[in-house]
Amino acid sequence: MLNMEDKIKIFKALGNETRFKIFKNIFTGGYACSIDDKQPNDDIIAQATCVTSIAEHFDFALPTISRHLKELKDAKIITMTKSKNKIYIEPNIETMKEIAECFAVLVNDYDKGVVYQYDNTK
Amino acid sequence: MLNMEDKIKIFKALGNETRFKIFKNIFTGGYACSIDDKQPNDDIIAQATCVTSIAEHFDFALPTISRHLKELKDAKIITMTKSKNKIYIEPNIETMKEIAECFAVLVNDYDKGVVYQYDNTK
DNA sequence: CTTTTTATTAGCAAATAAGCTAAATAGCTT
DNA sequence: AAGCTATTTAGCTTATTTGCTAATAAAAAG
Repeated sequence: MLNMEDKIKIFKALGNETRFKIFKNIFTGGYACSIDDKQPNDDIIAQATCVTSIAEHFDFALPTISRHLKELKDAKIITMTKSKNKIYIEPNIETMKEIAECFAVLVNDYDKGVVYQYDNTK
Repeated sequence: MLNMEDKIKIFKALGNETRFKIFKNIFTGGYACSIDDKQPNDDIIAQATCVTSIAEHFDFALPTISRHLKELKDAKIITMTKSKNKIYIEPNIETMKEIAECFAVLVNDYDKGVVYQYDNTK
């Protein structure tokens, strides 16, 4: 379960152009998104999701992309799994499900006129 | 329709602790959320949504809260409507619906194994 | 065992963000 | 018009963020 701090970290991570593009790239890029070698869709731009492969799509130095990926990982938006000398990057869909649920509840409750006691932890 | 830039602005706005709390306060606080004088729920912390009323719940100077509110407004997360010499603040539920929809689609498509062509505009 | 590949860490500079106080603006209310 | 009330703007300081290059680490390949 994501607490308020977690959510703020997620929004902060997505509130930067470079990280948002990396996020989109990872979630919609059709990469081979796993060390289990799921096959990518061939029409799509990339073949793998190690740090270097992601960085190739951006005009920034590798350490810069590495740091952005770390921030996405710290926000639990992606996972990074080391295997041999590469790091495999995958979407963390669980986090996205929780965020999706938060907004769904917000909108739903608003439409129903539900009013909450303000809670500084969620 | 929110484009990529709009979304980044929304996430940036929500990715700050003070603004996130203001956002939660406005969306879940049960204020009298309109110049039409919708009645607030009496159990709830606040009675109105002018800038000063919001600021009372935070340990920051008024201009600081004012600037945060402007950022939430610029991100289309809230609306600010001037009436006489007060500004009435309301949730912009349309924006939240769009964001909710984005995450719902992301999660849904992921579960269905849908793969997109990377699109740098959405 | 040296080189290459993959990725991170360290340290720096420039830009941006977040807070403050003081001053300005705009509309009431006497 | 003088003085409130509500809000924003301006200008400043400090902290954080975002980029870079150089150096380091760890595993793979020759």
